[in-house]
Amino acid sequence: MNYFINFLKTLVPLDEPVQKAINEITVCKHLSAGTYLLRNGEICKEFHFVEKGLARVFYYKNGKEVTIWFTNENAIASAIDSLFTGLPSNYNIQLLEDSAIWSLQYHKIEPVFAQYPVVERLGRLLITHNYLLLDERMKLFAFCNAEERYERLIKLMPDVFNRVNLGYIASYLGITQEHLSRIRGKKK
Amino acid sequence: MNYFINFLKTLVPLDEPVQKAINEITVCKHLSAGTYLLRNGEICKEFHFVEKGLARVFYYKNGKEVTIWFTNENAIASAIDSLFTGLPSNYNIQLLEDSAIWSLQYHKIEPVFAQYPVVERLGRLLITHNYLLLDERMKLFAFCNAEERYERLIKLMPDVFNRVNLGYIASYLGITQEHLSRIRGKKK
DNA sequence: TACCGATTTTGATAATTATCAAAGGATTTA
DNA sequence: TAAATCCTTTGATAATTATCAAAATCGGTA
Repeated sequence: MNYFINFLKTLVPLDEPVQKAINEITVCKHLSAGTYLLRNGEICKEFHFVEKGLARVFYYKNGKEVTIWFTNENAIASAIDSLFTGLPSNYNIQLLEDSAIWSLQYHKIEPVFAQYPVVERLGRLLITHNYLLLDERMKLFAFCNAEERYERLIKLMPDVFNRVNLGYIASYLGITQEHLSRIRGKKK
Repeated sequence: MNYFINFLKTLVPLDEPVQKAINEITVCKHLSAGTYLLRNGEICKEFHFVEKGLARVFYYKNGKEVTIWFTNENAIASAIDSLFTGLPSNYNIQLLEDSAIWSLQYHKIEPVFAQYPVVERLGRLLITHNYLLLDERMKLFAFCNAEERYERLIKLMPDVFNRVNLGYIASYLGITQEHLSRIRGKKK
């Protein structure tokens, strides 16, 4: 069973031929924690759907890793900037747990877009969803200080917060690990 | 002549029937500086293409206006969060100059999506473009401090920077006007 | 259980940016 | 041209957050 297609069907009904077409351009891999799906400087040519596991997206800033995104079950990990522009990505995508990942090579989807308008719609819905996620994150930084960001995110994605170490969370919040530690200290 | 359709044609070729369908759901208005296209708390039901003029998107934070976006000629202004979720927007959209604005009511486009797959594609391309813009802005905050943000943005959109006052630019950069003034002072 | 390495916290200090108040400049209007 | 208004800069101080170093804690394993 193609778990990724099952996910897509929650967004838009897909008839048999469409499912078949998508099935033919996706592959599932079982990869172990630590594996990189993308390294910075590379051009991102596929996107990845997490059936099981957890990934993070990060970049290097003055030699330090800064995490900007977590992707857990039923979500998509990709360097969308690079995927759509064809330019090398600033981002790295790394698995934090042993994972089951469905990957789709982007160049293979163009003919499917052309043949099945419903897939075009699917693409629009997916990118729209990701836009809204990014907008939420942007608002979080615009409206909230470090402490408020922490409060809101621990409510918004408690699952992720319990699965990754604090260094990653701190950089996701845009602060140092020490500062996060002090924020947590105050709360007790 | 529908200037908005001309813009769309630079993205994807559109045949006559499609142009006609889009033409029927867009209207052009000439509006004066200061006009609000949206106020926070309202649900955003249309998006706006700027043929001529300049708009800003801002929200209120502790009673103060914080500008998060400028839209000038050949770009789209909308509270995409609200448009796609149907929830009230946090954002205000206000014209900073007398402007010529093409507006499209979002609910009217659904049947056009369904009838013309190429419009679905257009929608996908537009939202993708906006995603990339937002990603750029996110990277700017993630990678750069206030001074670097100023440096990069004045190169990236010198046109806008010359058309709006410093208070708006400062809040777009995520800093106070005083801090921006000091950054500028150092550069001389 | 006791040790090892990794993770998290604490402490002292420095850099960045905000806040509040006031002064300068520029632009519009009478 | 002078007054009024708006925009921008400067000054003094405070809040927020980062940096570097070291100590404490935790989890796995010999």
